[in-house]
Amino acid sequence: MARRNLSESASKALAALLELGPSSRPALSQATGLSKQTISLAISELEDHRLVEVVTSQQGHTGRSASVYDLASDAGWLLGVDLGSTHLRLAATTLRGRLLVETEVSVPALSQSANTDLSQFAGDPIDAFITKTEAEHGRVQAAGVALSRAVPALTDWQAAGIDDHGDLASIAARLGIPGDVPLYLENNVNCAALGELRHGRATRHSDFAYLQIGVGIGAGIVTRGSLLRGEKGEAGELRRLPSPFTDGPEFADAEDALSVSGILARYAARAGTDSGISVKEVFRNVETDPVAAEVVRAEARGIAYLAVVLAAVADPGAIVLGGGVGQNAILLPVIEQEVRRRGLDIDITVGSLGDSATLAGATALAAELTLGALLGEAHAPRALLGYGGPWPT
Amino acid sequence: MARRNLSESASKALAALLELGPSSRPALSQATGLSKQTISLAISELEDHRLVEVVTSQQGHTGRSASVYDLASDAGWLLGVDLGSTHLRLAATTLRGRLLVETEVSVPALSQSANTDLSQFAGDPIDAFITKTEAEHGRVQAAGVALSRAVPALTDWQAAGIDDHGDLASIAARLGIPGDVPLYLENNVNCAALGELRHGRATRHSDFAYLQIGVGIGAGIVTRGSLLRGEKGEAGELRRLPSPFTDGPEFADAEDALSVSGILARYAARAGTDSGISVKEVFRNVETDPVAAEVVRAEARGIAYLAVVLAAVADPGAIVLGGGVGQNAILLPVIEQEVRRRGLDIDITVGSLGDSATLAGATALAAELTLGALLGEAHAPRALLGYGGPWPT
DNA sequence: TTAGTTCGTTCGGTTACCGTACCAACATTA
DNA sequence: TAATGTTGGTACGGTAACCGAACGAACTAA
Repeated sequence: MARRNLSESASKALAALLELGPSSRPALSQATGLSKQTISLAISELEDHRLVEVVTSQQGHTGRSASVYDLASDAGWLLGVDLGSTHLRLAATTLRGRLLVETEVSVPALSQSANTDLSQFAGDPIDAFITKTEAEHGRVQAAGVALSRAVPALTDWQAAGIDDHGDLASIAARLGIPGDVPLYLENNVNCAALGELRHGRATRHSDFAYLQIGVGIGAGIVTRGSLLRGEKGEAGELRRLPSPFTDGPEFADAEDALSVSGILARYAARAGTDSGISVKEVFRNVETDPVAAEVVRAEARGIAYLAVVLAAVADPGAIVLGGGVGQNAILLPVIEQEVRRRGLDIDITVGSLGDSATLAGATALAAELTLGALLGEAHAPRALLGYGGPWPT
Repeated sequence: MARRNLSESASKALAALLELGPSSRPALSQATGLSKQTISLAISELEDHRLVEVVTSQQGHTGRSASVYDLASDAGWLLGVDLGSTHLRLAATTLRGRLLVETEVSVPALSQSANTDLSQFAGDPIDAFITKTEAEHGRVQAAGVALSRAVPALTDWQAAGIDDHGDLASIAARLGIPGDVPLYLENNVNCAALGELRHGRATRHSDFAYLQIGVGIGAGIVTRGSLLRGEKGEAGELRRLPSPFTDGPEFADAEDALSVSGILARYAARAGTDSGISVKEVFRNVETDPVAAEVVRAEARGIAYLAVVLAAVADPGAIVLGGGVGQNAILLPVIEQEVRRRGLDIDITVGSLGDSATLAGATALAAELTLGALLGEAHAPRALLGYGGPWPT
C-alpha cells in the first residue's frame, strides 16, 4: 500500500519511537532535538495516519504524568514467506518484528522439482494465512518472500519485472498476496542472514556472514548492517567454487562436494556400498561409525575452506552456520582448528534460529523496507536498530 | 581544514554543480528543483566561501546571457600519496579530480623493510611537494594516503588513533602534512580500485573488483559505488587463501604461490636451476622459453582461481587486473578460459592506469571524503558521480 | 529601433520550525 | 484538604528558508 508521505518531523519522531520503544513526547523531543510543540504536531500527524497510539500514561513520578506512545496495535503486520523447494513457511510479525504467528504448510506440489525459478507458487495457503491473520491483527502492510534463487537487486520493485515470468504484480497474485501490498523478494540465504542479524546470533554485528550448508550451499554477507548483493544479486553464491577435496570422489564444484549429496557420495565411496544412510544418521553415528566420523571431519574441513574464502574476501566479524548440515555443532571444533591453522581468527558459531532463520529474515526484510519507505532514506538506518529482538524458537 | 557548514540549498547547488559541470543558475535551478532566487542565494553563499566563481557567460543564445559558474580555480587542490615499500608517488588534483601534478620520488630509505606498519614515513619530500604546489594552485584541502597495510574503518578519522604508532595528527606531522589538513588513510589496493573506478577502466561499474598481483596479492572490492571494507578493514586481503596449485613446489598460501616470489619459485623448480631470471623476463620469454610459458599459464590459472573466488563471494560486474604481474595482458586468454570452464561469465580486463592506479585512487579518496564532508551525507553519493575523468597516462 | 526571449532580483506569502509563556495534571508536604 | 513544586502539553509570536509572481536587465533577431 502506498503510504502517504510523512513530514520531516513526523519521520524523525517515528524513527526515534522505533529506536527507543514506547516513549513520551518529552522523551521524543529530547531524542530528536525537536521542540515539544513540533513533536506534538508530529504525533498528531502520526495518529492521523493511524501509525501510533497512546499505550499508557507514565504515573508515579513527580509532576504531571505523560502519555506514552507506541506503534498502533492496528498499524498492521508484516508477512514473511519462506518458499523452499520442499516446504512453505509463513510468519506474521508486528512492524517492530515481534512474532505473531508462525506456521509450516505442507505443500507436496512444491517438491516436484527444484524451485530455481518462479514458476512454482503457493497461492491458496498464503491467501488463507493472510485472511486469517488479518481478522486478528488488521491489515498486512508488506510481504517479504525468500526464494531459493538469486534475486537481482532492483531499485524499484514496483516498476521493474523480476524475470521472464512476469512482473511483480502478477507474481504477487500467484503467491496469493493482494496487489496493493508491497512485495519484496530476496534470496533465501540472504534472508537467513538477515534473520540471524535481526533476531538471532548476529545481533551484535554489523559485518558478518551467514554460511548455509544443506541441500545446497551459499552465503549471505552483511556489511555495515546491510546485505551485500553484488551486480546481479549473486553475491554469496558459493556453489561454483572449486571443490576443497583433492582425494576421494571427484566433485564438479564446492556445492557438489559439501552439500547433502556430497556427504552421501563421500560416505558411499568410503563405505564401499550404497548403504542408503541419511545425513542425519551420518552425524548421529559419528561416535560409533569410523566412516561417518571421517566423512564429518572432511565436511568440517571443507566448511573451513569456505569460511577462509569468506574471511579473505569480505572480512566478516563472525561467521554463523546454518542449513541442515551447517547446524550440527559437532562440526565446530574441526572448523575452528582448520581456520586457525591458516592464521585466521574468526568467531564461528551455529545460528540460533535453526530452520526459522530464513523466515525470520523474510519478515525482517519486509520490516526494513517498509520502515525505510516510511521514514525516508535519511532516517531509516538508525531507526532499524530499534526493531528486532528474540525470535521464539 | 574545518570547512564551515553550508546551508541545505547551497549543498544541493554545489552537488548539482559537481554533477553537471560548469552550469548557469537556471540550469542549477532545474537540476535541483530549487527556485531561481534560492539558487542565487546559494550561489552567493558559495561565492562567499570562495568555492565557486563565474567562469564564462553563455552567449549566442536568444535572450539574456547567463553567467556560468564552476568550482573556483583557487578552491584549492587535493593531495594523493602512494606510500609503497619501495616507492613514493605524489599527485595533486583539483577538487573535480583533474590531475595537476604527478611525481615519483626516489626514497631509498623506504625500501629497507616491508612497509607493513606506519613506522616509516616520508616527511620532507611530501612537505616540499605541498609547498611547491601551493605556490601555484592555492591551499591543499585534503590528503589521501595509500598504505600497504589494512586500514581499519574509522567513522571519525580526526578523533581516533590509527594504531599503536600514534594518532592521526602525529602521523600527519611525520608525513609532512600540516595538521589542519584532513588526512584519509586507506589500503593501497583499495585505493587502486578507487582509482580505476573514478579514472580508469571501471568508470561504468558500480560493482567490481580490482585484483592486484605483484609483490603481494590483494583485491579492492567496490559495491554500490563504495569500497567494501569489512569488520577490520581487511576485506580483499586474499593472501591467506589456500594455494591454487596441487603440484609443483609447496606454497603456504595464495600469496606465496601467485606473487612475484611464487612465479620465480615455480620457474626455478621447473628449470632445475636458480637462473636469476626476473618476472619481467619470464613474461617476455613466453614465446621462446617453454618453461616460462608453462609458468605463465599456471599463473593465469591461479589468477582465475582468485577471480572465481571473488565472483562467488562478491558478484562483481567486472574484474580489473593490476599490479606488476596482473598488468600483463598475456594472462587474459587463459584466465578467461579457466573462468568460463567453471560456468562463470565475468568481464575480466587489465586496468588502464597501470602503476598510477593507487595514486589516482588516493586522490579520489581525498576528493570523495572532502566533497562528502562539504555536501553532507545526503547529497554526497550522487554528487560524486560528477567528478573523475581520464587520468593522463 | 523594436520585439521577443531569457536572466536575475525584488517583493510578498507560506511553511516549518523554535522560544516563551501559560495552563493542566500529577506527587508531595503540611 | 489545601498549598506547593514539578513536569506535561498547548497557544502565541517570531524567524529562517523557501516559493511564485512580478519586474527590470541584457541579450538576439528582425
